[in-house]
Amino acid sequence: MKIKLRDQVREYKEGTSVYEIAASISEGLARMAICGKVDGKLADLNLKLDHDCEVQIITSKDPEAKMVMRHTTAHVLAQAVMSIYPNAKLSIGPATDDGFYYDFEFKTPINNDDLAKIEAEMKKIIKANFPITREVVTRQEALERAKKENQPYKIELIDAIDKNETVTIYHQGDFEDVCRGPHLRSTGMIKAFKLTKLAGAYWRGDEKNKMLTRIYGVVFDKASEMEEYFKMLEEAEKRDHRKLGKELDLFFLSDYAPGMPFFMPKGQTIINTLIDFWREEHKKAGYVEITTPIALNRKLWEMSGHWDHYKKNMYTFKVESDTFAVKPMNCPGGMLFYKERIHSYKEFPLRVAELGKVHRHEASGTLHGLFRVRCFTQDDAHIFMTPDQIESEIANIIHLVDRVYSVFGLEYHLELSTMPAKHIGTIKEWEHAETCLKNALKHIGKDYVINEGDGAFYGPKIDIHIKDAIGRTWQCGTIQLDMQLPKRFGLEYVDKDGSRKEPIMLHRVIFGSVERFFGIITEHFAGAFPLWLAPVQAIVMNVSEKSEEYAKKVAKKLEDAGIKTELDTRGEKIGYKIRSAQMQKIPYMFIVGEKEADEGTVSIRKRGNVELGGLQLKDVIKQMKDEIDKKVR
RNA sequence: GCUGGUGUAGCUUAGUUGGUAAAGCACGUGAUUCGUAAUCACGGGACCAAGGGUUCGAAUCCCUUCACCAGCUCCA
Repeated sequence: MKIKLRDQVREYKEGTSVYEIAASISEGLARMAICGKVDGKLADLNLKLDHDCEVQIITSKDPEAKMVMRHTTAHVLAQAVMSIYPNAKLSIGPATDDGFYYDFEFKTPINNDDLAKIEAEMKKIIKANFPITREVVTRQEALERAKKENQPYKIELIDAIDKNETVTIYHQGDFEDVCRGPHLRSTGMIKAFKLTKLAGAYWRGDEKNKMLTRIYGVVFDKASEMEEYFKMLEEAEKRDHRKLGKELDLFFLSDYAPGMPFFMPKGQTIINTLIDFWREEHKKAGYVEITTPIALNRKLWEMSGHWDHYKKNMYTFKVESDTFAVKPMNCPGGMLFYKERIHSYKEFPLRVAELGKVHRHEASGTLHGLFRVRCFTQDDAHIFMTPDQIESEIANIIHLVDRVYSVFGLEYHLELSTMPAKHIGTIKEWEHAETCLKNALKHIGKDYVINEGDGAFYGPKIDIHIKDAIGRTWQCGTIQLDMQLPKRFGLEYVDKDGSRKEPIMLHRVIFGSVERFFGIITEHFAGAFPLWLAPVQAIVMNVSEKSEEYAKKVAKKLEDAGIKTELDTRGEKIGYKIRSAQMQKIPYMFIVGEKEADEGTVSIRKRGNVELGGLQLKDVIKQMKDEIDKKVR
């Protein structure tokens, strides 16, 4: 709720704390109010204000409240660490999207047992319910205190503050820490927290700096919320595509090729189905498809700018007296395709797709299942057009994205990534490109958020972030406006008036990496792929040897109908076969015994324990075909 | 790449203070012919990630390398 001090609380004396004001307005509110927003900025309620401020009281229900709670808990962590390890050095302790952390430098490394000790100490601090108070001091004063306490990282932080600025220091018990705030009013307001992990992190995020020890934690309003959080983590663990990939025989990784996945028959079947679907949609959307070579001469990479920017991540090799590089992206090959002949404006927009296998030497520590690999297939396309086609073409791409993602039941949101620190081209070119993308987004009427400085080195981009079944988001698609490559490669087209002009080029992907997308949907569906994607759509199993011949007949008919079918005639009990099919997450189980053989019917059991008996095989096939065509989940 | 951790049969794991490997699942064989999430018995399978060292003796202790895991940095 917002209070305008000037209007509503005139009777208060200048300098009354906002908390006191909030408390007097409503006692219930006072219990909930944990901090305030002053002139749009978060501030502590202990802050004394003058009557002209507009104050927003943040209750525990507001999104900002979570950040304040996390932040305060980080400071309780710091207090606990300092009381157990008086020689530890403090750095910073911010709130994050799902919790908080604090970076320390310890004399001797700590381990998970120490974490439990720290947690116990934090509980003591919370129980003691120390009031948290805020003190404003001069920069000089703060610096002297940090020096006295022998806190080098704090000294560095305060030193960076402008000379005339004041510094706020928060006190709780005998602990004090420089911080912008705001914090909770007392340590006792923290209800449910847990320290989750220990990790190394560079001071100020720079790998040239010293590595500090980072302690992570989570904090919630209620114990039940914390339980839910850990349940979600458990669920995510169950869905881990690395685990499912093994259990369902989808793919594997070998020490002989780190970061380069091997796809097994079932995984390959899913990839093929994804690609078939992709081709179908792209054909409908007016794309043509090409293939460019996997390795190209270094000179081409010098021309494209990749050599300067990314040569350390490229796999290179010598051939006679020339150096070649395995392609880390498909664009330069696409440029050569364009340059192969003269183009007219009449061909535009010219949509050239390529399922290009690219290799990038990613740092060893970054590899992760199918999510971060050294070799993957981009579902790339380069689109050449005139400047006035940009908006409508971006709309076309978003429309295609819509179609493709909706089939998987994936929602998405858009982000606009702007000029990064490392970039080529002039500021003017960047401004122009960013304006083009913004206009296109405006034209489509879709909401988007801006991701400052996250663009590609050659141009700004619209990133498409999908949301999976358990609420995690993944950046998959991206649309990038490239004003560099057409110039560097001297691309031209003949315009209406016969003059030669430089075309506009968009790069775009929908899946991003086919392999990574496969990993994401594996987790999204928890391995229970919808019928159209399932590598085995039906399994036929006989109850006993007496029905083996009939089971074979049924399987043959399913296969003839184009259904991916397996046959299980092992000499096992039917319960055993069902269990194994269930664990393989096969959508349709055909269970046939003497009864079905006599009647010429089938019994099916759908994944999810739906049992149906006495069905005609042709009806079931028709039903399955309809389900596949509709691609419903 | 950096910090920390891990590496034992195809998979998941046990292995006490150093005394040269154990189980379940899977696999093979035999018996069983069974009606909706595990039939029984027997059997094969591991130079304990690789290389080096300490020791009478190493899966176990030390070093190097590789891979994986968590995080950091990075991600055209």
